[in-house]
Amino acid sequence: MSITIKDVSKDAAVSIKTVSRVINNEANVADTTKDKVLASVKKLGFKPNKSAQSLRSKKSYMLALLYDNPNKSYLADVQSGIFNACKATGYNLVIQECDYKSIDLNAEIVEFVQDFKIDGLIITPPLSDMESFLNHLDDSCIEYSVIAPSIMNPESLYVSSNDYEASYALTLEIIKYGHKDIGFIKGHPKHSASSLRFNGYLDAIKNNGIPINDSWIKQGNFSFKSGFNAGVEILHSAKIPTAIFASNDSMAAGIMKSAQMKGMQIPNDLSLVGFDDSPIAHQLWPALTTVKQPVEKMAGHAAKILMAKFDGLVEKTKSKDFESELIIRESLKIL
Amino acid sequence: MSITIKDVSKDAAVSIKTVSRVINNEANVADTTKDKVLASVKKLGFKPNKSAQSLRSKKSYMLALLYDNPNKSYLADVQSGIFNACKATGYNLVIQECDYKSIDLNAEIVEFVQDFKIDGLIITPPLSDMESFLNHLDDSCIEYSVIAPSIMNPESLYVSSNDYEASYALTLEIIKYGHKDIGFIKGHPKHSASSLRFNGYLDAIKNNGIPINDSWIKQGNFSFKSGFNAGVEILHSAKIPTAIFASNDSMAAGIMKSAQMKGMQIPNDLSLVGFDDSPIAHQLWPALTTVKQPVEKMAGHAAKILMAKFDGLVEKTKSKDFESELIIRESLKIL
DNA sequence: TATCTGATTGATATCGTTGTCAAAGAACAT
DNA sequence: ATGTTCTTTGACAACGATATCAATCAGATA
Repeated sequence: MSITIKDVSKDAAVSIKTVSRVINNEANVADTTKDKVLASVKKLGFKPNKSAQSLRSKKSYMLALLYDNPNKSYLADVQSGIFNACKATGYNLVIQECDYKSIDLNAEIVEFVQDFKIDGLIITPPLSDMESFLNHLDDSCIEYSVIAPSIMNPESLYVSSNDYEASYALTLEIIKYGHKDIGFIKGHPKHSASSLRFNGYLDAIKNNGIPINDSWIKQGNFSFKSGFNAGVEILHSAKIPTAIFASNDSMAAGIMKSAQMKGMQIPNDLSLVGFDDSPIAHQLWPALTTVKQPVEKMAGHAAKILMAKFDGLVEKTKSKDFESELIIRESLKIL
Repeated sequence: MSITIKDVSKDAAVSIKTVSRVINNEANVADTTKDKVLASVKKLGFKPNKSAQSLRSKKSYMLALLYDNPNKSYLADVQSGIFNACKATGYNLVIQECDYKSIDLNAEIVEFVQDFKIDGLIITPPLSDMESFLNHLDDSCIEYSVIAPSIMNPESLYVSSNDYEASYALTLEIIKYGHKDIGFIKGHPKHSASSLRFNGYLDAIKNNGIPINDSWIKQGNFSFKSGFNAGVEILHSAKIPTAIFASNDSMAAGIMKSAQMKGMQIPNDLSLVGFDDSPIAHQLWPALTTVKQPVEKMAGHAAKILMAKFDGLVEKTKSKDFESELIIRESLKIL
């Protein structure tokens, strides 16, 4: 048998309600009483029964991670960050895959939340960018926290990374290496990170007086294949760039393949950079120069601000921007 | 307010206990009563409250996935398989990372299970191979189901893949392509898959009358780096093989790097095969010939047999072996 | 001193299920 | 008709927490 609130109340010689007050950090408990109770809690090793709490208080102590993103390593990092944050508070995490293109998305998710009595959602790209979806959650009074949204409503809970700045910095680095002919592969059009990264690149190019060559700018969708196709196109044009910036590592790998198939050597014949620092970035040869975002920390923070809201501590933990780190490897070479 | 068992009992004009019997599929309920209740359940859209069930019945309806494996894509597949299996039954999944080298592993996990009232564990390599750990779970009366254990106790719940057969088949394929000088990089010594894969290779070599060259057989640990190091060693020996079989794709990528750094072309100068069909296998160039295991299905089945045990349906779903699939890509070439 | 006010505390109901146990009904043997 | 056994059903307690609301206590005020 495990220790219940009753055992604690007996040991501390107070009522069960008082124990409840202490473990829920309610106001208006005398300090001496609180200490007494906490001592008993510790002594007996009491841990509140989640089912009973949740039955009575109508909270499930469950968060759900909503995703529609094929990038397993990204997802693993997000999960890991959330799990660690949850562990500290006793919340649980449920993972829910969904299809952002589904017509019934709104209804499906509301039903999911109600069925499982989910306390709050953590939303990842590209769902983060679907304004109508987020509005529908608001209308349905569903709590959520967004990772990397395109619109950062100060009222809402979100975490964001500095995609624009990191992309600007990476482009600057390429320019510093002596490159002027720099191609760019855009990411999935539905991800706001795509335009941020593109704009960072564009502005860095412009601010350094480098003319823009449209035939070196291709639309991709973050997949290896789209990178490969873009690479084939660019490398078959009359004049080819000396460096290509792919909006993520998978697409960079695709470009690498297209270059190698043409007999080009990276970085000797073509410099290449990616974004994300996914596992593949260092498992390729040459390894990719890229940008590492603190995905785990971001996801953890997204979970924290959500849980903080439930406990009425909104003030304490706020939405926050995170900084990325430039990782220089072999695929970028001085011209 | 949502629908409760009381509403159903009123609607069906039976007692709440009878409704409970029906939704729990208990014996000794008259068919007509059962139908009446089921009709009401459907009509009202009744879904039992998990917290109440779990409070009363002492079951948490939570499984935990235990892992100590840096391979994110493997982990993502495992999770995905379990989640889908859980969705069907209403169970939830908690993820728990742990350190298989920890002295306190046994105690830590038992505490974890008790704290969170986990109903059962799903155990992945290399924990699957730690006999003393599994015995300790048995002693502590903790239910679990093992993915790819080394010892397949018919009493226990497990799913396994045919690592040996797949490795044998892949080696045979290499031989069919005309290779006789075939190197091998072993996996992590603590994973039983490592020895199975090695034995499959060995037997295929032996059965085809090919002599074994020990200097082409290196110990790795499934990491990119260990593959790279092994590759460097092998490719610097006096005579080098015409093909190398790496026990997983990451190590194959490492070998590819070591070869390319020496100016060798794959597959022209060296054929290469991996194992697992991780995302990197097709994002490299040339893409890796490899073996794909139905990881998702396996993990799902591991979850199913575990949940079946809780509902006393052990007979129904049994431990099972799964078949792998050979995936031929560019990295293996006819000699 | 008597009264009022706000802080502190506890007795008891309650959340939505399952468990216990006894009662009622059906079927069969005597 | 009576007893026996087995199937089917329901009344009510229980799980372990929080919520309600009233009681008590302490300090301030008149």
